[in-house]
Amino acid sequence: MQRFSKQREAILGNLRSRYDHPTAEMVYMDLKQSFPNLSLGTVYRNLAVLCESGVILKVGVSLDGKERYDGHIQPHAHFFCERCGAVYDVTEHLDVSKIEKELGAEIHYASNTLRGICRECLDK
Amino acid sequence: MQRFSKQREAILGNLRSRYDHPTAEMVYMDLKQSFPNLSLGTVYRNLAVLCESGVILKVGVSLDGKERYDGHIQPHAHFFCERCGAVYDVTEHLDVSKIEKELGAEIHYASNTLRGICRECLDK
DNA sequence: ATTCGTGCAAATGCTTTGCAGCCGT
DNA sequence: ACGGCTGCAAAGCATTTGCACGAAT
Repeated sequence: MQRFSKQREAILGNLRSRYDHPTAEMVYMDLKQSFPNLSLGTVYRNLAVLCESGVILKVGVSLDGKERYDGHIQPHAHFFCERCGAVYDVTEHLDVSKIEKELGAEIHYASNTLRGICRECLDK
Repeated sequence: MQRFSKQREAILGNLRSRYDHPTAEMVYMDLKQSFPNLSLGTVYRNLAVLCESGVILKVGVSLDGKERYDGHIQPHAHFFCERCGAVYDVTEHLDVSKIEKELGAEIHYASNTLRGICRECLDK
């Protein structure tokens, strides 16, 4: 049976409290303050567990080569800025049931990734 | 200036001839027959060059943790089968200009990834 | 001749894993 | 007490990179 662990709760909480789609290390750095003994391995392990349980999502590898995680699992798309590396949410998403018919497949998850230059970088 | 190289042409040709969105190693294995001395590093290097030139695309990391490449750059979505690991094309895709307005961003590339069980695996 | 591309192998770096001890139940 | 969870460090593994040689212009 899965047990309660302060670290796991904190990792989930951290992920749910932010909208910047952090890497494992970003979560680690953040929580290191409350859990000085926290180890990066534990963060990775719990992110994997949480993904399997379906309470969080991997949203893809950012331009720096690191996986990004999202604590908000409503279907939505992600925009990766090629200049500053930020990851933003996009509300648009694909019509999944239409695609299920096209493929004759069963779709469990849809992730839409866009790449370009974000507004902030364009303004500079 | 970029030069003509048999290896680069072969890699591009291989990628354009197939629709299974191969990994670098799959391309390597295939071309190893015609180029016995071909090295995996060269395949990776050329895939990177071809991506930068925009003639091929990285499609995303498959469930086995390896990057998949696509020689067909028309906008389309990809479906990853969770059971057999295959990658299929989906013709549906997002309305990019609508999203550009939503974000005030400049979109260079859109990739739509779906995950689930493909028809073939469902039939079994 | 020059400069880019290749093959080989070593290095990189994110992520995973083994293990001994700890903590929640 | 049991079994999952942690911290630590070592291992894994896809991808990248340095270097000397070969090939294209």
